[in-house]
Amino acid sequence: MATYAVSDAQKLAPADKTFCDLPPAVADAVEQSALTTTYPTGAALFAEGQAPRGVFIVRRGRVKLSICGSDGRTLILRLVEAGCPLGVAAVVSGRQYEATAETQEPSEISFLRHSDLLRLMRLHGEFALWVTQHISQDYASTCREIRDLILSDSASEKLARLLVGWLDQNTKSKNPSQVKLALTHEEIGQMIGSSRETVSRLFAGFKKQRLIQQSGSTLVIPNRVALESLITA
Amino acid sequence: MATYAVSDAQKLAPADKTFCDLPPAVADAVEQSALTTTYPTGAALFAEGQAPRGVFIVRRGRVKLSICGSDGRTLILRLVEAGCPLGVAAVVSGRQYEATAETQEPSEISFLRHSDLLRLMRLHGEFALWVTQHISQDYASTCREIRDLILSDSASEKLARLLVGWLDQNTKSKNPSQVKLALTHEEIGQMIGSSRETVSRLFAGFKKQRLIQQSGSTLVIPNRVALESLITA
DNA sequence: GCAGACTGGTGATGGAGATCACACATCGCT
DNA sequence: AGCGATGTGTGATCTCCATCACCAGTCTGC
Repeated sequence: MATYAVSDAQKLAPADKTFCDLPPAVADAVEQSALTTTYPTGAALFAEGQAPRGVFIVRRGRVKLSICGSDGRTLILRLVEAGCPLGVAAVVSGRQYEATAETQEPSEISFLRHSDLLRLMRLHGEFALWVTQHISQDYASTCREIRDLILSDSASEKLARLLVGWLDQNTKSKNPSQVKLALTHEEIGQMIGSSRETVSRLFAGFKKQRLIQQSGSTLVIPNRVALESLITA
Repeated sequence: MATYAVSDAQKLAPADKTFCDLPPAVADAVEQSALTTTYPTGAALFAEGQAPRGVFIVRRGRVKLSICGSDGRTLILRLVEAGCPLGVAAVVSGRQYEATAETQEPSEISFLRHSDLLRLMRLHGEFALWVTQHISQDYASTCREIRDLILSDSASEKLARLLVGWLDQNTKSKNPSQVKLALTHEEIGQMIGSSRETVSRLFAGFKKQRLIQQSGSTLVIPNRVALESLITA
């Protein structure tokens, strides 16, 4: 791992629509300052509380962003897909990383040093805007997260929300009513803020009510509306 | 209310260190596009879900930022003091306002239209940076919020956290161990995600344990350490 | 002064979910 | 096979807090 692979990255990502929708000139500038590396599953990019060294941009793979309570319990903030920068808020505000980032599968990730990020932002207004928009989106998604988690207070509602959210990400896929289950019950619990056992029981309940079917690691949601009705309730 | 009062604002805020620490030239530019208004208590600046018209900058007073669950329950995200912009993330990302903003006391607030914000950001790099840093801080504080709320799961811990947080904001004041209680129990409940009655009971318990004393609307925390010990527990 | 709204105290009750404690699958490994 | 590690299903308890219900201050405007 830790392959110094800028050129590789360029070869690997020809369909990488100009590096996250940036104009080619800007994308090139970013590319030249970035250090692209391949990480194995479970690698820690940064940890909550560390001083920010720079930002990480996911090129391929998936990264788990989580925060950790004093008692050791973990809450998964979100899973970050390719194209998204990580740790921007920390670098820009100069505070410590606000969460922990860990690869969930073998991933290719570009690193951009603190100073390079700020330099590029100053140099290219487009890039600065891109960065700012991403922070804004992170903020918005965190607000939604907080709302869903605090203001539900039934675990089944939270799980239903999570599943519906997964469905929403799948609308483009060939079969939009099924989801590949890449998380353990434990991790799902950490996403909705409840214990592993409750997740188990909830899944059992959902199956009994025909809200979901499971074959292997594939979840099928036959009627989404029924699931959504749990949310308003 | 709704007094068009740019000049008033300038008179009122001479100690307003160049409009939120911005260089005077930039501050002036912002000032000229801003529309400063005085609101009474309880005025709604914007509501969750509305399309963003622009950003609001608190000049004097205090604004309550909250989100609202489907069942009508409310969670107060934070109280925003003078110097802070509101609704920036929504405007920058073009999504709807992610929360509801409501004045908590008579407040003086500048409004900057969507288009003016973006124009000023393009024009003045310093201003763009200021905006971005504020979003970053909002993001960071929201992350802390989420961590404290989800990963505590005892209401007393959450309340202790809230009180300690208040103390931290008070370090500069002449008596750093007391806090002016500007919220009702109901609102405190909405800050820590629990019911009014629980807050009542918790306060009673804290008083019995000599963790806090209350005289009128002033809370005295004789020993902060004892309160903090509730948090780790 | 009084009515009405808002706030704060406190008891009783119920229920959702955390927790503990198992059993049982898979896996991958030697 | 046999072994650990890891993920999963499910029962039995037990605790904390939401909720309902009511009363008592306090502040408002009339």
